[in-house]
Amino acid sequence: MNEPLSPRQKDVLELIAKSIAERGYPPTRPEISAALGATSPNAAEQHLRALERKGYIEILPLARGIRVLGQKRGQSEFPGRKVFSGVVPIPEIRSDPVFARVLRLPLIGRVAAGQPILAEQSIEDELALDPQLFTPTPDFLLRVRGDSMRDVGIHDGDFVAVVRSRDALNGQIVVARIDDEATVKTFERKDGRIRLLPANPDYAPIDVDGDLVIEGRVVGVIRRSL
Amino acid sequence: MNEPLSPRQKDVLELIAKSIAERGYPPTRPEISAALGATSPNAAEQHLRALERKGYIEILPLARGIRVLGQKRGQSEFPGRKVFSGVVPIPEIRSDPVFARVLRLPLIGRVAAGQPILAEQSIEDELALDPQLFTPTPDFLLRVRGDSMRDVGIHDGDFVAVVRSRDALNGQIVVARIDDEATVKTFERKDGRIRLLPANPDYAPIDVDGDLVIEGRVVGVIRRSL
DNA sequence: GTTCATGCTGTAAACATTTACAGTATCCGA
DNA sequence: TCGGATACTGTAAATGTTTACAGCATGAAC
Repeated sequence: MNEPLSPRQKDVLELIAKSIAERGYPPTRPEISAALGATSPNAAEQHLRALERKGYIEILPLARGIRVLGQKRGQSEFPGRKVFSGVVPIPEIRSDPVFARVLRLPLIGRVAAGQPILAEQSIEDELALDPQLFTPTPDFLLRVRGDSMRDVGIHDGDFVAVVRSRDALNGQIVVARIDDEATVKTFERKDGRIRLLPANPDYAPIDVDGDLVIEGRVVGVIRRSL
Repeated sequence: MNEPLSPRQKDVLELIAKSIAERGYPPTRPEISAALGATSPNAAEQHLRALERKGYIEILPLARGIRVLGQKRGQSEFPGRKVFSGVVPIPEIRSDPVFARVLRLPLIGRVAAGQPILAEQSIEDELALDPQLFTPTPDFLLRVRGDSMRDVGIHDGDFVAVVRSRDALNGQIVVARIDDEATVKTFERKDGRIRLLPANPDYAPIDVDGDLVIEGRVVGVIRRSL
């Protein structure tokens, strides 16, 4: 479960998502501060740091380098159009032409033992996807085996879109490698101990003792042939 | 028709598209120049101006404010379905891995009352997808509202890929229109009577008396922001 | 043979943007 | 009562980035 946000932090997160959705790029610190009614760019900076610490965004050392990370199902703050609470809209917003670009992602079927997950022989296919579809931009697709994540809507045979990452925050759904098997589970670290939680009462949580490699975070699901 | 590009300009355009696809944001002038082997940021600036003059990109007065423009219009064989080849209709670029042959599908948010489902005002966005991803090729995407199909892994906020069709077979998941509301349910016809079945014990089956319009069959699901 | 688009170098001003530092104040839980 | 999170002001350095100016060279078009 992601850490809860203060109302103000929620405003900022929505502001960022709105800017990206409507203008195509994230706001600057001064823009955020102005929209909040604050005058110091630092007001925004502090909020951004808090949002990053809580796992909601990623800050890149760039102009407008803010990336909104995926939300846990059911507590998503900003899908589509939402009324913004008392926040002054960003000036100069306009709807923009379609950003036509395509990402080609490798589809990983079965992970080859002793090989990196993106090893040549694991790549089953390559699929074109809209880079805007998932945030952040995934690095590969993985075919899910088994129903251990059934209750969050990830079923046997589904493709999950994965961003490569060696670490994760509590509550994020990760692709992990245990004994050369790729598995999709919810990540949980408590008291320095890592557990991988299924989303299906028929499966038991996995207590990790040592040999865990996190391959990435799940940022989306695709199901074909329904 | 778009003006032709010089080979060098094509390089720059690909460079920009690649940066956006792989990193999520456009390059700066110095970055472009460096990638070209040039040393002056002005080398890039000139190319950008040329690309904008020819209608391939839009330059925004911002850091990294480059937007690659899509093709203006294409005649579509099916209403709503548009096949494009990357950003620009240039054969050389088409072969670049960044630019795959893609399907552009309209994303329907909320269905407008009294309007066909693909009415202009219902289209919230347009997404690029691999034409091979779903079979048969879908005609549009619909944002699902509610959890009535939870147990087959279709959740609130998911996108379903839909093939237009006025009919369906028993057990197929359809998009139906009842009282100007689009709903996703499992189709069942028994003794000439049509029922729409939810996949969630909290919801009741709908017995259809007459006013049913089937808009299409669900052939896939996409979930973002997990 | 002049004009135009291409394709650069090189420099620097102007501006945008991030980031650090030094404060202030409130609220909340241990 | 302490520490920590929240929520700011205010200033300024450092850096990132765009944009203007002043050139030079080439080849194609007219």
